[in-house]
Amino acid sequence: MDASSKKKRTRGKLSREMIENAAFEVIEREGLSGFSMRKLAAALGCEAMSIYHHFPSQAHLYEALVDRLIGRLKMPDPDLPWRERMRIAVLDYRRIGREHPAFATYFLSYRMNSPTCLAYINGIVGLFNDGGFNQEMAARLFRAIGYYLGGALLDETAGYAKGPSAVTTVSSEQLERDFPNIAAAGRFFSTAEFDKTFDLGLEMLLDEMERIRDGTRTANAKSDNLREK
Amino acid sequence: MDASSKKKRTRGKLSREMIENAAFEVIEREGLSGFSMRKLAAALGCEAMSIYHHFPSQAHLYEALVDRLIGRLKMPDPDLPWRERMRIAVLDYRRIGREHPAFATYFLSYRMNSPTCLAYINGIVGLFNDGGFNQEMAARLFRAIGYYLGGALLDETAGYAKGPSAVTTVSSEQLERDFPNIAAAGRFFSTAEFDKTFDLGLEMLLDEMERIRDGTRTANAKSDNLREK
DNA sequence: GCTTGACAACTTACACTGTAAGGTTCATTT
DNA sequence: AAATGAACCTTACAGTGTAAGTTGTCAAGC
Repeated sequence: MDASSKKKRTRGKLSREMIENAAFEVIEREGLSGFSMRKLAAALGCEAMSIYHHFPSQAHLYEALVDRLIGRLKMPDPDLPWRERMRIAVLDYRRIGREHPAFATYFLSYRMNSPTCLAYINGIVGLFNDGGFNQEMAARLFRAIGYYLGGALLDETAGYAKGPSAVTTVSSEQLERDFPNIAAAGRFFSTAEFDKTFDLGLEMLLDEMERIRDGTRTANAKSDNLREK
Repeated sequence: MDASSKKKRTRGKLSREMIENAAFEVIEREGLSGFSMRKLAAALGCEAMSIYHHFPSQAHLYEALVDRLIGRLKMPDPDLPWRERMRIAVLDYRRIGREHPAFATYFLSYRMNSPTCLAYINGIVGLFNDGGFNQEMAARLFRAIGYYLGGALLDETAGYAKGPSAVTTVSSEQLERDFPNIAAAGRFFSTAEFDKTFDLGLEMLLDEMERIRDGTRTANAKSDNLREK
C-alpha cells in the first residue's frame, strides 16, 4: 500500500502569515474575481478546506489582508511642516494601493472597522485636527481628500490603463474622427502620466485646505450658494 | 395532458428594455454580488437562458445598463457660466450613481468604450476645453475631478453608511475611548451630511480650477517641487 | 512502548454561479 | 397546409464558498 508516499502531508505547514502571503500573490496573478479558495489552496499545496482552519471564511481572510496593508502604515513625522505631513500620508496610502492593484478593488470599498484600521483612521483624522481646522471641517476635509484618493486609486488600478471593459469597442480611427477631444486628451491618460496628474489634484486640494485654514478663501466661495434647490 | 395550462408561455414577452428594467430592480434589491441571471429570470417570469437570446452574456447586459445611465445625461447649457456648467455636469453624474447605489460599484470600475459613453466623455472633456485650459491641463483636470467624483460615489454608495464590512467590529464604547478623533468626526460622516461634504470638496476644486485658469494660483504652488525622489 | 487526546489537514457534499448545446413551441409567411 | 425561424426552455458542466464529517500525526502521560 504505502499510501504515505503518495501524499506528503507536512503537519503544521500552514500558518496565517503563509496563507496571507500566498493570497496576495494569487489575487494579483488571477485578479480579484479570479481568486478562489481552491486556487489559493493549490498555491499553498494544500486542500481548500485546510485554509478554513486558520481563517473561518474568505471574508475573514480578506479582512486580514486589509489589516496587514493598513497596519504597516506609519503616521508621518509630526515635526515636518503640516502640508508635508498630509502629502506623505496621502502618498503612503496610495502606494500600498498601487502595490496591490488587483486587491485594491476590494480594499477601496471595504469599510474598515478592525482596531488596526480604526487606529489608522484615528491618526489621519488627528492629522486634520493638527492642521488647525475645527472638528466639522476636519471631518469633511478628511472625507473629501479620501474621495480624491480613493477615486484616483480605483482609476489607477482598475481604470482605462487595463483596456476597455466594454464588449463592443471603438477603433482608434473612429475615436480620432468622432471623439476628437478624447483623442487629444488621450496621451495624458497613460500610466506614465498617473503621478503627475495625481500630484496636480493633490496640490490643488492642499492649496485649498491652507486657504481655508488661513481664511484666504474668499475669492469664488460666494458661488457656493448658487445651487438650485 | 394539456401541458399548456401549466405554463403560460406568452410569446414575445421579453425585450431588451424589459430585461434592463428588471435587472436594475434585482441588482438594487439583491445587491450586485447577489444578482444572478437566474434571479433576474425569476423576476421576469422566464428561464435564465431566455435572457441570452437578448443579451449574449451578463457582461453585455451590464454594458447596456451603463449605456442607459450614461446615455440619458445631457451636457449642461453652454450659455450658463462655465463654473455652473461644470458643477451641473459633476452633480448629474453623481445623481445617476446615487440613484443606483448597488450598481454603482460596477459602474465606477467600468471602463466605458461604447459609442454612447465615448460621446459623453468627449462632451465632458470639451467642457474642460471650454474652461480655457490647454489640452494637457484639460486632460489632467478632467481626470482629477473624475477621481474626486468617483471616490465620493464609491464611498456614498458602498461606504460606511452601509455599516462595517469587517467581520470583527468594535463597540461604540471602545470607539469613544480608544479612537476619540473618529468618534468626534463621526457625526459628520452620516448620510445626511453627504451633500454638504461633497459640495465642499467640489467647490474647492472649482475654486482651484478658476485660479489655474486665471493664473492666480501662485500662493503655495511652489511646494509642488518638494516631493522626494 | 503504548495509549490517549487534540489538532491540522483532508474528503465529501450541497446549493449556488454563468453559460454552452440542443430541444421545443408558436406566429408568420408562403 | 407546410415551412421557416425567432423565442423560449431543458439539460448539463465546470466552477464557486463552505458545512459536516473523517483521517492522519504528533506530543504527553502512563
